[in-house]
Amino acid sequence: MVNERILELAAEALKALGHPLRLKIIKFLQAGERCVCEIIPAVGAEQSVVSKHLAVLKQTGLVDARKEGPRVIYWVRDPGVFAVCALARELVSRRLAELVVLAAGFQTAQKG
Amino acid sequence: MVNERILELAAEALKALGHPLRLKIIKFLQAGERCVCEIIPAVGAEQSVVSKHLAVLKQTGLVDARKEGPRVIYWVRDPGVFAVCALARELVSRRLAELVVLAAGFQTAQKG
DNA sequence: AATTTTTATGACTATATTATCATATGCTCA
DNA sequence: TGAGCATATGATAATATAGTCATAAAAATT
Repeated sequence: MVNERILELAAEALKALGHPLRLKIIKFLQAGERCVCEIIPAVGAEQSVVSKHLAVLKQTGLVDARKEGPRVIYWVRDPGVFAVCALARELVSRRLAELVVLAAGFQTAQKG
Repeated sequence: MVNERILELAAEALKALGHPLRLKIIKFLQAGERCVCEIIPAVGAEQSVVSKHLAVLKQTGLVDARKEGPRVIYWVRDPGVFAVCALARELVSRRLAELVVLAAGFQTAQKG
């Protein structure tokens, strides 16, 4: 079925986003296309590491790249990628907020 | 920084969603909480496999579970999870649609 | 009490992912 | 042409993931 294939591709995309450094790269690219030499200091990782993570993102079709002289410029193909990342961040932020509330309640209970 | 931690948690959540079977499970749970014995036939995988994937989803905090007699009922903790999955599916659907258009153009070019 | 049902888990294997380090490739400029 | 910069890639090792099969544990049934 087609839905089965879409599920697989969606899982592949989510998996590709499922790494802190790759999320960081995507976030940096939200400001617009950037060359690797800008991405490396922005995410604070080694050149070869960044290069490989970029390769993962490209293979998955989340980003694309073009050569420009000696540099390579990467960009996110579909703004929907940012939306997925934003929702994921909101999701965990909500969970963290819940935990804070729980912890506060626990402290109150301990004191009282 | 807190943002760093949120990024890590977001990556963890996305990674947990980044498996076809887990996406399938989440999708099935969109209709409401379900016991494992319902999930197994719904996703068409072996019992131990489903159990382990449920454990992954639970450890990541995406689902929760309670015992009810001999059964265990699972549910998705935050509807935001469905939103993330839906966006991911839309993302890859858009890409597939583009490919179809490209392929059609290619065929036309070949014929003409 | 013995059996069955439901779910989880442990051992094991195969494969995938990631980081590190070294090196290759391609481009620019002197 | 040669040096230097920007990027990719290959080898390697450590760790993680996923599936299979067997078994454990808890609850229900007979």
